[in-house]
Amino acid sequence: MLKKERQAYILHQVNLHNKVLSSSLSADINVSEDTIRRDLMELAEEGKVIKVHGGALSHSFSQVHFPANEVYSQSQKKKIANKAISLISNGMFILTSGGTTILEMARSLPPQLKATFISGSIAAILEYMHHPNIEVILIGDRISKSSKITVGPEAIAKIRQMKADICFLGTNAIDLNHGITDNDWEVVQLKRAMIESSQKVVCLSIAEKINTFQPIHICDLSKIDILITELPADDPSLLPYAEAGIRVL
Amino acid sequence: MLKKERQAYILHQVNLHNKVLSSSLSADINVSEDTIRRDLMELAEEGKVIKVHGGALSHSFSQVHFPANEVYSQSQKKKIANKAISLISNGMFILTSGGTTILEMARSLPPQLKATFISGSIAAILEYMHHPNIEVILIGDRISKSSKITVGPEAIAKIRQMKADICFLGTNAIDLNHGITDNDWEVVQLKRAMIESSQKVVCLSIAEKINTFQPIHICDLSKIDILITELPADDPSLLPYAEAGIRVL
DNA sequence: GAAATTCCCGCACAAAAACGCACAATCACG
DNA sequence: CGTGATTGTGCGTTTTTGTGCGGGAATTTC
Repeated sequence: MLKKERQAYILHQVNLHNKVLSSSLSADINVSEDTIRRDLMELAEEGKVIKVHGGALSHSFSQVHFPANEVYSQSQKKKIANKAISLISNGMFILTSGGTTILEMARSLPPQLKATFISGSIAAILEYMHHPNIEVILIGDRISKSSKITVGPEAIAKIRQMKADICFLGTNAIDLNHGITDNDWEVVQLKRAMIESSQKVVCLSIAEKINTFQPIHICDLSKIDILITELPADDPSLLPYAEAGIRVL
Repeated sequence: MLKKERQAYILHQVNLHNKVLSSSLSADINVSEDTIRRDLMELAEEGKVIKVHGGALSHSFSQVHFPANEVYSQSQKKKIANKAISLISNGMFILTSGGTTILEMARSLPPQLKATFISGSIAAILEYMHHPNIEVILIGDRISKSSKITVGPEAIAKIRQMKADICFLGTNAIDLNHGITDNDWEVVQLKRAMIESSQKVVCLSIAEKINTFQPIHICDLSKIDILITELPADDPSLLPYAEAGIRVL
C-alpha cells in the first residue's frame, strides 16, 4: 500500500468517525504504529486532522473555538456572500451545500427575500430558519457527524427528484485540470447530485482554494456556470477560469 | 476514549446543564474521579469552565440571574428524562418527537449508549449529534418555523416506512377522555405517524399537563404503552391511567 | 464539631511517543 | 548501468503522558 493511499484512507476514517486510534489503524492496514503516527503527524501539519495522544481527531471536533483564523477570513467570506446574494431573486428554488462560506451567505440574506432554500446542512438550515420569509426544505437521511450534513442514498434520491433554479456550492478545492474536488466521499456524492439537479451551478470559493485540489473528483469545470471569490472579477489569477467559459464574479 | 474527546464531552455537558458533578461524570464515562478532576482543572485553566468544589460550573452561570422557577422545572424534566433513558438499550431504533422534555432526554443520554435515533426536530438532532456513539437519522421535508420540526407528506411517508423499537413523544396534553391532544395540525400528523410506526409508544409529560387537553386529537390512551412523569409511579393522580392499562413510570 | 465528601500529593504502571538506527526500495544522474 | 542519495518503514530503547490508587489534608454539611 502506498503512503498517499494510506493517508487518504486515514483521512477518510477520521472524517467518517471523527476520531481514530493509532492502534486500530495500525491493525487495520497492517503497518506499524510508528508509521501511522508519522502519517498522522504529516496530516496534522497540513491541518487535515488534529493529532492527540493515542490517535487523532477530526477538525470539526474542536472547530467550536477557532476565533483568530475565523475572524480573519470572515470579511472575505462576507464579500463572497454578497456577490452570491445578488444572484438570488424572489421565488427561486435554491439548493445549497454546507460550509462556512454558505453559512455566511445564509446570514446575510436580505430579510424581505422570499425564496425556498433546500439543504442537508444542519448549520445552514438553522440560519435559513431565522429568516422570516424563507421557506426551508430539509433533505433527510443519516447524519454524517464529521460534516454535519445528511448523507446517504435517500438524500441523493431526494435531490435528484427536484429541479432547482440555482445551486450554491461551498468549494474546498478548484483547479483547471481537476475541476472541483473534495476529500469526503459522502459529501462528494451529495454535491454531484446537487449539480445535476440545478439549472445553474455557482461555486463559492475563497481565493486560497483556487488552483488547489483534493483526492476526490466532483465535476469538471464545464459544469460550473459561475465562480465567486473575494477577489475582483478581473484578477489575473481568475483569468484562466473566465477563458474556460465560466462567468467570474 | 481519548482525553480530548472526554474533555469535549465534559464541556458540552457543562454548557448544557450549567453545572456538572465530578462524581456523576465519573460514573457516566467510567473513569476515576481523579481523572475527571484533572480534566476539569485543564478546562478551567483554559477558561472554558469554572472549577468548584465537587464539580464545575458553566461560565455563563457565575454572573447571570438565577431564575429559581426555571431550575425547578428543569429538574422535573431531568427526572422524566432519566426514567425514559432506562427504557433504552443498545442497538435500538428510536423515534422521537421534539419538545423540551425530549431535549432534556437527549442531553442526558449516557455516552456509551449505541443506538439509532430518528427525528425531525432540529433541536433534538443537534443534541443527538453531540453524542459519540449515536447514529442519527434526520427526517426531511419542509420545516415548520413555529415548531422547528420537519413537517409534510414526505416526512410522514418516511416515518411510515420504518419500524422503530420505541417512540418517545413529548406530550402537550393528556387526558382520560381525549387521549393525547395537541394544538398544531402538522405536528399532530407527525406524531400519529410515529405512533403507528413504533412497537412501543412512550409519553413524556410533566405533571401539570396531565388531565388537560388541546383542540386536536392525536390518539386514544389505548395506543400508549408507557407514561412517564416526574411524579412517583404510585402518585394518586396517575392511578386512572394505570387502570386504563398504561404502564406508569 | 463530627461525619462525609472532595481534594491534593506521590507513586506505580501501562500505553503511547520520540529517538536513533538498520535496511530495503526508489530515484537521480553522470 | 551503477552508484550514491533519498525516502519509507520497522524495531529496540528511552521518555513522556495518561490514569488509577492510597492516604492524609481540606472542605462541606448538618
